[in-house]
Amino acid sequence: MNRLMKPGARERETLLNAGLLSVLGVESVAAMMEIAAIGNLPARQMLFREGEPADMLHCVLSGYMRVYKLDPDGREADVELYGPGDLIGASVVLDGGRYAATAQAAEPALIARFDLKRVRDIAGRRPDLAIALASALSAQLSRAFANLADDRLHTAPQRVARHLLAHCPVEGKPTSFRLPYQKSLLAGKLGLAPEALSRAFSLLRSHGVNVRGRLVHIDDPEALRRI
Amino acid sequence: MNRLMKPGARERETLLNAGLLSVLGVESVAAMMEIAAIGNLPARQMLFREGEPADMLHCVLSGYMRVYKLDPDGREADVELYGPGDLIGASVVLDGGRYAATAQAAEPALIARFDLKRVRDIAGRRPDLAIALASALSAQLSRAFANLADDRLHTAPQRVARHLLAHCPVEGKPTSFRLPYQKSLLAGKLGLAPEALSRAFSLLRSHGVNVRGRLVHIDDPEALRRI
DNA sequence: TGTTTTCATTGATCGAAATCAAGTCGGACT
DNA sequence: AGTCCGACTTGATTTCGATCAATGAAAACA
Repeated sequence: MNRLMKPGARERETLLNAGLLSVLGVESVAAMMEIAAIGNLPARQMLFREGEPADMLHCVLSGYMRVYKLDPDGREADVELYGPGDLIGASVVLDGGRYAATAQAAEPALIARFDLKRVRDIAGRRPDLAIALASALSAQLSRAFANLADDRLHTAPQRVARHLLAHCPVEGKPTSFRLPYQKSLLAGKLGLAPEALSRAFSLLRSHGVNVRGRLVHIDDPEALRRI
Repeated sequence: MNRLMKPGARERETLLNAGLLSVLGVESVAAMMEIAAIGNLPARQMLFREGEPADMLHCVLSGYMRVYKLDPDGREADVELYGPGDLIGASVVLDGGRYAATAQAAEPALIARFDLKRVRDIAGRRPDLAIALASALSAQLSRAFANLADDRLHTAPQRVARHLLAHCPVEGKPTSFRLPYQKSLLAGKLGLAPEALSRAFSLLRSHGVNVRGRLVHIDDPEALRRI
């Protein structure tokens, strides 16, 4: 991490709206703010590595963090992608264990970090924090289950379609939106090679999905759902 | 659940050694024991279904529980398999949400259940419980990440080999052990069709793995690791 | 503005595993 | 023991997506 600093007004604002802190009582928020440090990461920098002793809890303020695991010969498999407001699941290790995966900045990112020992300490006195952590983890476990099942049940075009649907404002109305990150990143998140994502998009074109650059337009969400 | 009862001496014993309760202080253990109910499930019975409002926390006392998700046309994808002592991860939903998956008894099973509202209540007063829940979930998230990465990085024979290695007492020495459940269940857990598991076993035969029924013998764990 | 580098698409090929279809084994039961 | 039924295995086929290779499009940079 390049430089560390106390959170300024803007960072405090973002932190307050983040998933974890938003459900806490004022005193717990204050206690967490007290121990927060802000750091920025240039693109591609590692935040932590799989197997390292876990000593920090991290929350994304801006940018995207890619969390992946390595196999012996260096290939990478993304297991989760975190954006602004997200607590990085792999860093919630309250019992002195090690990080289960590697976290890397997918683009320049701003991160809040909390010393895990102190978090544990606060959680020991303030149950709302411990419960908030458990809730966040439960939500993440649920996402992980969904990803695992999705991988096993659906083809690449189906996974892409489901991802697009999940990120568009519902309803049967035509929608446009911007992908918030590179396609290669999206491919990784969906467990696909970039080529497979490309082909999926080109197949979906005949189902009313138009993509140019990061701009996505969906003619009929309902039709997509039935692919 | 067929019948519900207060935990007897044997069930209390098992519960005390279970992952969740084993790390709690005596008072929290007592509070949890207070609200525990024991039930047994015949094979194939559902404990809860995906999408149902989550009102209970479950812990496996004996037998195996299969947790899976369904796709629209009824195909199933196993996301986790829980055995004696395990807290069923998909049932840890502290914030009034819904179960993220379906839990089914893979064989006759004994289950401890705790009313979630009361668990939340106790956790609000006793942080050690909340922290224990968070730790359990963190461990499960880590497993889920490992499964996801394993799926994406390794072939069927590799996944089977890794599973066997993880379940044999380490060391470079020849080992024998019994699979604790049916092969079709193992196949599901590894994200494979039963046929693929069969073929993986038959390929591993040439690498010193012998399987007859549920009996597995491994000549050289080290060699297996390098497949 | 042009140059360079990274990212995305498209094509061709290959390999892994799902699926479909028999067949075999093994245990439970009469 | 014989029979039955579910679990497992084996074979043939097909589909999907990874990989390799080459091109095309966009950003980033000077």
